[in-house]
Amino acid sequence: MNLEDAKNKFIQSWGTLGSQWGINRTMSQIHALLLVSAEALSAEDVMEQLNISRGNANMNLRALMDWGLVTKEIKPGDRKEYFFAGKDMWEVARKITYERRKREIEPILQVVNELKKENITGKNKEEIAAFSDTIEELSKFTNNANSIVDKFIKSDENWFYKTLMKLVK
Amino acid sequence: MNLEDAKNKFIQSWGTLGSQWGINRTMSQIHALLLVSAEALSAEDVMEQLNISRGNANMNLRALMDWGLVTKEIKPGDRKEYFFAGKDMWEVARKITYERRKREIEPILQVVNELKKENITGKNKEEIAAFSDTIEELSKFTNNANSIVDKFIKSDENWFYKTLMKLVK
DNA sequence: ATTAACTTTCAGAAAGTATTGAAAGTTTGA
DNA sequence: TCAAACTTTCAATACTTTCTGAAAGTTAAT
Repeated sequence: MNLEDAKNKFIQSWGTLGSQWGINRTMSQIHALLLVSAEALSAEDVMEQLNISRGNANMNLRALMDWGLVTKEIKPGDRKEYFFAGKDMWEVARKITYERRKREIEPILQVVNELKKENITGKNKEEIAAFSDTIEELSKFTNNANSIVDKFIKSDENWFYKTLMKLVK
Repeated sequence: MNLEDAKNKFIQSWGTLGSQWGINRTMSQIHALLLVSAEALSAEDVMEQLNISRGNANMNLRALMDWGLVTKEIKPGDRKEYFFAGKDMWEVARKITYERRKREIEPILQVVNELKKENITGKNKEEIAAFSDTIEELSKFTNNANSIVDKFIKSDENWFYKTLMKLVK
């Protein structure tokens, strides 16, 4: 298989995947493109290779930089900005996890911990008990999940890698 | 705060959250509603409490049953079907993880492992090397992630709970 | 200070998803 | 066997998200 086809297959798949990971398709595709490019690419390059508009390229490159997955690079004697992606997958995973935790864990933590503090009133005692139990269980669970994810985000690659791999054995 | 308001707050939040977890809003809301109900509810009950159509209620209750998060219950002497949600959060997490792995990890595994086997041809050797390195790293990473998730899905609650909690300390 | 090279913004268009509700299908009891 | 009680389906519609491209903004060299 020639390089172009292989790249395209990868970019295509990574794009689809990304959209299921809650990351938009173009953002994942740009990320994929930069991951498999030896050189940093300009916005123009990205637009051409993925057939997307200037606005779309710009927006998603910025988002990738916000996430810390992509970095700008200035080449001396050239006014264009060039972009490249970090290739360390554990780093990539950590950065994606960080962003997703913000969106997926923190909000539920907040609501659940708030509800836990409330004194629930009402006539149906059974229903109140069911509600409080669920909230209590959920609170425990979410707080634990959050701690684990936090550990992952902050841990250095090797330690976490080794520890987890021991689990799997 | 009275029970109704607390329930609604929870259902609302769980719904929004779910949509960020790649689960559709109504599906999460129904799940939340059943999680905090002491009794099993009929499709009619669900429609009323969430203000959704019959079709929507039906579709999403079925999806929840496919995921194994909700179970049908027949009450003797009643032709309606009643639905209730399992309250064990580790079980819930395992089931959601199982479904999400199918969507989020398996497809990338397949593509990456396929690409890894290919013999990439082309003139730019540097580009080929960059591509192969990325795929190789990604393959290692994804396969490891998959093993860990698999372990989680199959593990019994206590073992995994204890092991993970030790990590966090 | 001007202008050419580039980047950013944003309103409208397009694409993608979820929801409705009416009609068709199924089951159960008499 | 019939019909009432319920469940399922699906085409049309509404809603949400993403993308485009032209216009505005910025920067750097002369």
